[in-house]
Amino acid sequence: MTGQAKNSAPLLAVVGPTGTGKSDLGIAIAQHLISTGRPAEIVNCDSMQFYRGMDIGTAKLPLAERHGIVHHLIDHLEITDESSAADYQLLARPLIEDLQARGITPILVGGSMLYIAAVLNDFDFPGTDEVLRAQLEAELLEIGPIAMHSKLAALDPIAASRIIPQNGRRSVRAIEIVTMTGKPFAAALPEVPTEWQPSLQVGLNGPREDLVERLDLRVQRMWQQGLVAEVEGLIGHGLREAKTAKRAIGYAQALAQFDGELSQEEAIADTVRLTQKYARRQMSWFRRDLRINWLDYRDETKLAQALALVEAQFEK
RNA sequence: GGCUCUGUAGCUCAGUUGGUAGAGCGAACGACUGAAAAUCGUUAGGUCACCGGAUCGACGCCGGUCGGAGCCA
Repeated sequence: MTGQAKNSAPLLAVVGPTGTGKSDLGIAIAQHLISTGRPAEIVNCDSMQFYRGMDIGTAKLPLAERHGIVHHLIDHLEITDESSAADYQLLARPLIEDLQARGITPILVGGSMLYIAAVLNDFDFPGTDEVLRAQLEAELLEIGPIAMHSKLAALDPIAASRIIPQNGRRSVRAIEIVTMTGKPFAAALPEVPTEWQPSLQVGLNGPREDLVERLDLRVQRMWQQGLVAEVEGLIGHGLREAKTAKRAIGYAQALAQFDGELSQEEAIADTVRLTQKYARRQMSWFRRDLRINWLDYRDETKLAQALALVEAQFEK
């Protein structure tokens, strides 16, 4: 893995829960660097902004609002493409190294927890076996999560002890890995992550009550901006057949509304609820990363603070 | 005005023949190694509208008060 030489382009990241203004901060940091003679580009790390055509519900910045800053790994997938953190790692790391080699500072921006970790930390995905996976998933539906967990316990008791029996999804993956590799599976995140390369993480967050209100308004706005129409258009591109994209918060609900399964009021209320829940889950993931430098999104001096951190990173 | 139904956790509601209460959702917290905007776990919330009565004992029975809903006038 690459250790960056002193004063070469450092790896920056803007993380945090949804709706806190990460995209804007990323751009502001890039603009500042460029204005001081240091090229910078954004590497998107929002797993739903990968998809072409999913704009309103992912709060994707329109071209005009990107102020000419180059964005990578955005709109690079079709609705029907599946995405995974492992695939993302394979795309993002070479891209980041390439940018750095050309003296361009990469700014990773997004809130997709596992995807960020897959790039920033030493994350080794043990591979996958589609046939075996499909078989195990079918089995899970048949025998249920508890029985699946028992199977795992027979294969790898340690891994089983780290996975809650009710979580069938994780048991399936663990069995897949153990069967494929023939080796035990850790099934736990390291207490202290090992860095892929030195990086600076700036986190954006604020008080719950304020974020709750913000997210509520944000969802209302998505509907006003025509999320249902966007979804209607995406049906022609295979939204219904999509595996990953179809589950996006807001899209699933807008689709249900379009199909008459939910009233608009219900669709919005469900989306608000899921969005709040998502933000909470994001925080529970990010909180354990002590390297993140948290800033309050309401703080008027947040950009100045972020830039100070960035400058310090350049000094390293 | 009369009749009927109704008032249980923040919300929607369960609560068997009377032995001081549960679920789902929400909330807080957490887990997380190829769907992660996914998949799961833990915990905290209730003087059972109010007052009185019978009972060893009432959310549950009786009477009344105050709120809601509907029907008939």
